Amino acid sequence: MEYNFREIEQRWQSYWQQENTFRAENQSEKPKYYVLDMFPYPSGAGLHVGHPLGYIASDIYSRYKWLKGFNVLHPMGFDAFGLPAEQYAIQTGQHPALTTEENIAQYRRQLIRLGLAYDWDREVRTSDPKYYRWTQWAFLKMFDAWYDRALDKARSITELIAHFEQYGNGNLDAACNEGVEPFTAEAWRGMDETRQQLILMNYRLAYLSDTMVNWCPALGTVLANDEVKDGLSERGGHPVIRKSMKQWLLRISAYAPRLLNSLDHLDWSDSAKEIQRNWIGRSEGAVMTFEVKEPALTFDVFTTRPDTIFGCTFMVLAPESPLVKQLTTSDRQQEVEAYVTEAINRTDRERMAEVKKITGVFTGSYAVHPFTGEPIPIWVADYVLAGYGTGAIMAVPAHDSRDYAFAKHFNIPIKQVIEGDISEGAFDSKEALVINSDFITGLPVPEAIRVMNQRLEELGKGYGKVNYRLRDAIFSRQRYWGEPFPIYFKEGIPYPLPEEQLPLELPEVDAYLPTEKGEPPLGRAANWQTPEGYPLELSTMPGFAGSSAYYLRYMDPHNETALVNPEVNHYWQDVDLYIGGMEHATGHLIYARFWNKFLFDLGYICKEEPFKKLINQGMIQGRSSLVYRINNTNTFVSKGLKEQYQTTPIHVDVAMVDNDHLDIDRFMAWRPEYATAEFILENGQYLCGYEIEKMSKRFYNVVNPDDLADRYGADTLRLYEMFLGPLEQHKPWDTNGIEGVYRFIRKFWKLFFGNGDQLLLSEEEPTEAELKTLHKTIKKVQEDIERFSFNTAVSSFMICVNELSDLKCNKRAILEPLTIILSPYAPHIAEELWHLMGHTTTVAKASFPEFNPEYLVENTVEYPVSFNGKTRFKITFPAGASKEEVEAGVRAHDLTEKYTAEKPIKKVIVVPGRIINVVC
RNA sequence: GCGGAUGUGGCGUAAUUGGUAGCCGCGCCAGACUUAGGAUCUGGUGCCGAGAGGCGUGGGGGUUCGAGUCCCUCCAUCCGCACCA
Repeated sequence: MEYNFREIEQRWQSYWQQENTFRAENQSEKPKYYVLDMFPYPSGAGLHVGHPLGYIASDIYSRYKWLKGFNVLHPMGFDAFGLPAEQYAIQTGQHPALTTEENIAQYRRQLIRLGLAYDWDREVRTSDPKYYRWTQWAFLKMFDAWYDRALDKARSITELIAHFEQYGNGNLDAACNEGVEPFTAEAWRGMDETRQQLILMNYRLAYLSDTMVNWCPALGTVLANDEVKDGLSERGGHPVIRKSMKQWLLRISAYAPRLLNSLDHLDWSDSAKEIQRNWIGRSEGAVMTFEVKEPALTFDVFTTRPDTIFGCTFMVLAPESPLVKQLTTSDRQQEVEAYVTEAINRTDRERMAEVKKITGVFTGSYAVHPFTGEPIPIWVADYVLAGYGTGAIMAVPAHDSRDYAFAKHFNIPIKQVIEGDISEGAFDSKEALVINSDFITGLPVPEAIRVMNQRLEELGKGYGKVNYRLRDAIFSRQRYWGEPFPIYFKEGIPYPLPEEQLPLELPEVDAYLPTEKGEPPLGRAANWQTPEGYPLELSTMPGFAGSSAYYLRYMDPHNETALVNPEVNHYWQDVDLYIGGMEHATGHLIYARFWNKFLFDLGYICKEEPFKKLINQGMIQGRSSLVYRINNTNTFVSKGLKEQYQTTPIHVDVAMVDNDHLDIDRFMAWRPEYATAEFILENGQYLCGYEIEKMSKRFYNVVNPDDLADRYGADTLRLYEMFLGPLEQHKPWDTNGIEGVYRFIRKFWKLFFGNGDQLLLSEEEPTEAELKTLHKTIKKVQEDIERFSFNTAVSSFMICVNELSDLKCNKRAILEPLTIILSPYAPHIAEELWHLMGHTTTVAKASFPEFNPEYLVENTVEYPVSFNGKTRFKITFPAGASKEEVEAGVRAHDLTEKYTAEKPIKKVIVVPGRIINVVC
């Protein structure tokens, strides 16, 4: 019987759907296992072969866990809010919900076609009000919470109010905004509501604040730091400028230490953890207070090198610092103002492009050195960032390269205080001794830092401090297609909607554009207000809002009274295996961890970290095909001959190239200008060159999984995607190679049918050789899956089928277990054969066969014999031979004399079962 | 600049603890079947060499009886962060 994958794959896909084969039960005696894919944003282009790589891997793992007796949760959903659908809506007027719906239908169809074993009953869509109700709910919980640093957890705001009523804001270690004045309990009780609300806003975990944002004029919205790459928006690549705006923020910075520390216990790749560590950016140092005599004031700087204070020869303020105004003397005013205006108005991109350009101006004021009392000039320069530390630094040119460059440029003195060479540049190593520094002279740097911090504290001039680079996350977007904020304004003060009124549904608007007043699109909605007439917030939430807790919702997706029922949450706990792209390392993965810790703090969920193990699948790159046009002609020369001409390479669609041979007729029909093209062939063929680059429409190298499923079937495609190489590695796609996998799958089929039409299954006892092949494969495949080495498992299947073909094995005792272990990889063909073998229930819920080591026992060992490390010949010994027997055998062997070249044998090394090395 | 990763045939890759380098597949070569082959099957295929043999895991050095694997150093490519004090 021919292997008819079309019929087979369709049959079992509908069977799985009808039987609900992959439904996960929220109550079970079995151990749980939660496998999660990063859910996709359903774009209009559909999937290309790179997208399903991770899905196939997680699917194999899920199916393997079922065979091992686990209750597996393996859900899929859609990250359905987002910019592309809205941009499309602006262009066409089509409601983003409609576009999104169509795209999701396309994605679903493609995923189902790959035989992916999802529990579709649990599908979530972030744009569904039943889902985003819980996104809004979590936001309200954050609005209603503050961070207690003493207990290191989030607490309800009512507890903070209770504290204020009793103690004012003294005796409190809370994460809060800069510049909150101290107040007493009496003062608090005497405040009106507006004043109280304004104070509380400084403490809330979701808070409204004037802040410098990344404003993208082209998209008409602000963006989070992780949505900006190289000064351009990640979506669309539009320029981004700095601007102060009133925005909602999430106080993720309060969680920086915990986000950093608990990374250590996660089973993630080193690079993923390292990216997060960099993003969180912990640095240990000290805050130091400097005094200014004229005008009389003090200000703080943050430094990681308090030990170098005696080398400080100038100070620098960020252009945005409010101190600049106060410290600029009248004679310097014009110059400073001009500089500050220019510096602030530059976009990030301009700022980055000019990193090497040293600019700055002197304010005219001097600070007082805290130990020597000497005056230190205060400058303004854009190499100091407003957002980090205190926006002011003490510059130590001898031991900081940026300060060094600045001092050289402006001719400021350089004073050395650490032993080392500063003739060519700053010496910034911490492995050295302090010099010229009063009471810390002679100490090694780390010790000097400790002593200095202690002294600063004694004198009340500073204290040791840990700083984090992680900024609070800007949470408003001035866009339409996102979750509305459940917030209304009463006299300009934001108040939460009552929980019972959730979800606050996204209203209809007449256009997906800002209003004439420049308000966000929701400003166009009729009656966008509470029943009492209070206006509702006009911004919507960013993309990461909906993806920050979706893994929790999958546990209990239809629950209408809670994000997740506590018992259900207790059963599923957390995600055991999470597979997705590395591009989410600083965005989604950090927000989701924060969101999870917050819900954990409030007791809604039982695990502090959401994703136990993370695997980042590598990118599948495109393999572009190139033809070579001879310059200024319409003649194309085959690759092997191109060196003889001056040519320009041109990308051609990979669909008209097979095994690097160009289909000339199709090429000529591709574009009008090629209709008259001429070709210089080699051996009667036109051979294309190739290039490995991103899979993208503009390179004409996109390969669609549907086309491959049509031609080879989903099972072959699944196997080939895994066969390509290690999951985490980037690797080029080469459609040619799929033939080999297709041959393998048909060879497997032929074990059952031969060349005829009848199932030839034999009930005979298997031979030793057959059992050895089978059990070798069971062992290898199991070990490979356990360490996520899917490519080597596929290769073991090939070896197994090659061997069984040579043995002409068609025995049930061999083929049935083989079918089970192959079923996670090639589920359709396995299900078909499983049923043909007489089973009436799914192979997906069969048991993974036990490996029996007895079948692999060998009676003899073939030792390679090497001489001084070079392998020369082989000798076979009985498996039990002792070292001495083996050595004697080698010494007595005919060939030994030849390779010792008449030198005496110094030593014979025998590694039992492995190797013999003769040293001479 | 800092941090992380990766370098093995023409190509994708394998070698789980330091123990036969190149499994499996593509491609290529030869043969069989065939009117034909871009189908199928069989065999071969790291490089140099007629052969004996020699060389060979980015380069150089080291440890070891033995190194793709461990150490030092340099180079290349990719990714992340980047005036973060």
